[in-house]
Amino acid sequence: MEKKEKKILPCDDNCPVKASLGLLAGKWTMMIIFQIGNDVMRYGELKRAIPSISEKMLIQELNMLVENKLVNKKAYPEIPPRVEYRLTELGLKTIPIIDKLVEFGKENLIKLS
Amino acid sequence: MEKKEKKILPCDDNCPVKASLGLLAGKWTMMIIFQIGNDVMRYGELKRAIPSISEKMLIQELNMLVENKLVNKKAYPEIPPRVEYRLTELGLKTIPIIDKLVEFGKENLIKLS
DNA sequence: AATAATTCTAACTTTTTGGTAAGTACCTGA
DNA sequence: TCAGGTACTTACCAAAAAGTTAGAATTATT
Repeated sequence: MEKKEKKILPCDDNCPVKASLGLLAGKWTMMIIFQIGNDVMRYGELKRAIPSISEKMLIQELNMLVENKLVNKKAYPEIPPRVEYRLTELGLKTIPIIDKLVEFGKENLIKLS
Repeated sequence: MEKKEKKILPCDDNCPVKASLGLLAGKWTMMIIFQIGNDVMRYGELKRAIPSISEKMLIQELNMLVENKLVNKKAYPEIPPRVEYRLTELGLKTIPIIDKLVEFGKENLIKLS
């Protein structure tokens, strides 16, 4: 009769949850990824799609996403300027996460009033 | 020849991503859910499983999770105290999210050195 | 000449979040 | 009688995140 042993994988620096959240945890990060989705989105379109975000947070997050290689940025040398954002291959791989988030929210949290 | 119309669903108060993040967005929230998983975990076990969390944050998050009905708490009237946490039905429904988070982290972020 | 459109940038402040350290309660065993 | 184990609680402080406001660049339009 041996003591029941519990297999715990401690959440240290190799914790995949921690690693993913390191990229995605910002207040607006996943909402921006959700909005870009499989499309191309201009800066202004994103702003309208997420009405409550401030301009500062929007570009700050976009820059961070570009730096982390989740989002690709293409600026056209036009006046007025046109800048397009789309998900990179890596960014596209986060979509399943967002999908589950959407599913959970729709089925359990959103009031259908 | 009509202008290409873009169907954007603005992220307002009905945004499912926003709603889900409202419950799950804390720095430690998903890691705690990840650690509880389908098991029962005592307070001390969680502490050991997430070595870098402070006691304050751990109970604070656990209380919040209980309040939001994602986690169930059972305290035994023993000395020394024993308190068990497990996911509620609602909490279990967040596991697919965590799973995708784990998958993304493992496949793209964790260095296998 | 002034205005509008678009994509930012920068300085400053406020709010939120997280960390530290200490303490509480209760019984057991040395 | 005194440390040890367990699950917290509280008060205080620091750091991180986010919000506000203003402005800059460039060209077309009025």
